[in-house]
Amino acid sequence: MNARPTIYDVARLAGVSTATVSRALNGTGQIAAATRAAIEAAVEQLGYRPNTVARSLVTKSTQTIALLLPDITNPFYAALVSGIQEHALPHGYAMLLCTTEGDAEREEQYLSLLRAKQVDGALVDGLRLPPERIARFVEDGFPIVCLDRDIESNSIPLVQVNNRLGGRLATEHLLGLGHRRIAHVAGARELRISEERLAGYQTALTDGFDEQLVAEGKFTEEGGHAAMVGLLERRPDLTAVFAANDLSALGVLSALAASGRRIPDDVSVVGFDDLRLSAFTSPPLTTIQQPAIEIAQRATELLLDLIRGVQVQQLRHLLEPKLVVRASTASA
Amino acid sequence: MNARPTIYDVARLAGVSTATVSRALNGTGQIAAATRAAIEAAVEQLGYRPNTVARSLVTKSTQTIALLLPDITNPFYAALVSGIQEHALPHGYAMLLCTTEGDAEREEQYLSLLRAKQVDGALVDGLRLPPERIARFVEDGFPIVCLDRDIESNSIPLVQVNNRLGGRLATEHLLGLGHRRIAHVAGARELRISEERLAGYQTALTDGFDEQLVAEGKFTEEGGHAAMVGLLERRPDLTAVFAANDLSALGVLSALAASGRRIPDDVSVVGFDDLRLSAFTSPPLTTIQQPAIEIAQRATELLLDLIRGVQVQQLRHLLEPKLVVRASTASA
DNA sequence: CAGGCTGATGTAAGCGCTTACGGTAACCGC
DNA sequence: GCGGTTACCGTAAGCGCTTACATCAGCCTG
Repeated sequence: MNARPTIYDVARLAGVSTATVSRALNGTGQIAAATRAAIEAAVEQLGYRPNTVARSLVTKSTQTIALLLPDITNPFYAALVSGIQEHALPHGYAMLLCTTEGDAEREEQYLSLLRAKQVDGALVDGLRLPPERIARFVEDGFPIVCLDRDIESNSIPLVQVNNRLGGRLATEHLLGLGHRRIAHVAGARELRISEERLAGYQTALTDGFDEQLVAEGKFTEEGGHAAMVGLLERRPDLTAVFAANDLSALGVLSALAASGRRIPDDVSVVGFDDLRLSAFTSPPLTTIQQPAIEIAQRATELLLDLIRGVQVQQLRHLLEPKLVVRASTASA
Repeated sequence: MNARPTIYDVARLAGVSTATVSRALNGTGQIAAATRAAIEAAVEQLGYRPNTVARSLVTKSTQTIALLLPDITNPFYAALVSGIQEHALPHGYAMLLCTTEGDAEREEQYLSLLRAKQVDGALVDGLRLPPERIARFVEDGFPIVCLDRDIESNSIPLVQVNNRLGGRLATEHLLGLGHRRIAHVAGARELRISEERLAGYQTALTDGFDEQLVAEGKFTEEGGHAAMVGLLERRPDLTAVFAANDLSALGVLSALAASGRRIPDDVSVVGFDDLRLSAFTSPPLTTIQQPAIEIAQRATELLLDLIRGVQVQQLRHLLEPKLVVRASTASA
């Protein structure tokens, strides 16, 4: 970083004061056309680019937001990130990515670091940290909006899909096809969204449900695979399974195939998320679609509003999931 | 961000000067035990956290690196990001994520923004920007290391897998199984890695190769699917296909299944990347493994070295790909 | 006991910007 | 021709830190 030109250099070359250069560059205040031209010429000649760190120090805005999530390796999160980025960039915000690996301590360290870095706000997803600790940051003036996480707080906006409804939709689809022994490969137990999807599954099962038919898949391919293997041992007569997300559905499909079962002839499976790749599994996966783009967009807007200091009217934003029927489900 | 305590508040409360507080907090210089205790107490009482922006302004280091890549939605990139994060964090570096959508102009804007933000350095992957423009930033003192991109420059370190060898390995595996009509679903044409993998494929095909047997899959599921459909129309007698990455292999598998062909009985397919999910496709995908973790780690280390100002001895780091045989390939 | 160290701390400049405040010249209306 | 605008621009303070340099007390050495 060898001796970059500063605003002083520009001012000197253009024959004006730094204040004028600053105003010209930021479009604040009135600048005579000739002066502006001289400044622009100087900027051009020197290859000057304002140092945003110095600017941030005085304006107290870094024009960057942070995104905290457990694992970028999950394509659903990746889609979210992509959507957020697309929405934040036009507003001039850059994005700091922080992955927490589901570790509460690391979450808090990150949050603390973000404050120190004067990041303007954070989008957090799937945090393990107790709501009250998150709230502390908010009360301290640090804008946060939660994704995909039930948080009992009247200060933190939340946007997520209606997970319970999604679970119900998936199960009802299976029920409608005549299935009765429907298994559920659940998400990580500690996460609220797992509970919600499970609750939706149970709600749909009006005849009551069988403990033996649910196994924990931890939202991963491996987890889904292992859960399915266990399920097949316990209840070889099952005819359908609802996986808590598409990744674990992938594991379910592979375990089923390995056991020699055919999909959907022998067993139907439905996932949750509607990843882009879920249209390309064999067979293409019936799943519950989460409006990832809309979630990302809504959340980003809320955060930017918070940053601008505008009052957020509605705290909870529950978006609608949608059943997408493909080839992994058929009548019993 | 309501009135956070500054170093002045701490100094006043502890009854020392700001210089002493700064030294105590940064561990520079000698501080009497009693003074240190008083400072720590004051920090604790006020809930003080140093403003890193102010610090950066004077130290000229922001302790953040940037990662520029086309698309976080590709699981291979996501894995890379994850690896980089895991390696950078312990060194105290945060990560700014910038996705470029393969747009050269956006790449340059980002690079320019990163300089303005005083980011300490950047890891760039799959850039479209001409090497000489990238080199400009480097010559200007901005540390950059390239991933996965052939760049003809003697100033920019590069770490990537040996793509040509990977292509050869994949094709030779198919050849060894007795296949002769082997198709290739290539990556995006503009990218050097696509060319390399294609070259590896051609090299292995010592009998010469058939233009009709290669189609562009653009590295995506959709692209792979479409390419496969076209291939099947042109050459319905093909018995194997090498896809330039696992994502497009997914599309290949789905197109093949849709056409009623069985894998690997009728057609064998091998991918490239070895995504985590590739072990869970149906059937599990034979593929060329890229050492993503090692790439990430090596690249991060190089960048951190560059930032520290240590001379980088070796510029090109070519890592070895490895064939992983699973169930999507069988003898002809 | 003079001179020289060493350990601990303070003083103050300065990083590169923004912006409140004030000043000046031109221009307006009556 | 004078008070009041208006358009434009400069002065200088200050954002919250770090750090070169100065200071000073205590201690050692010969």
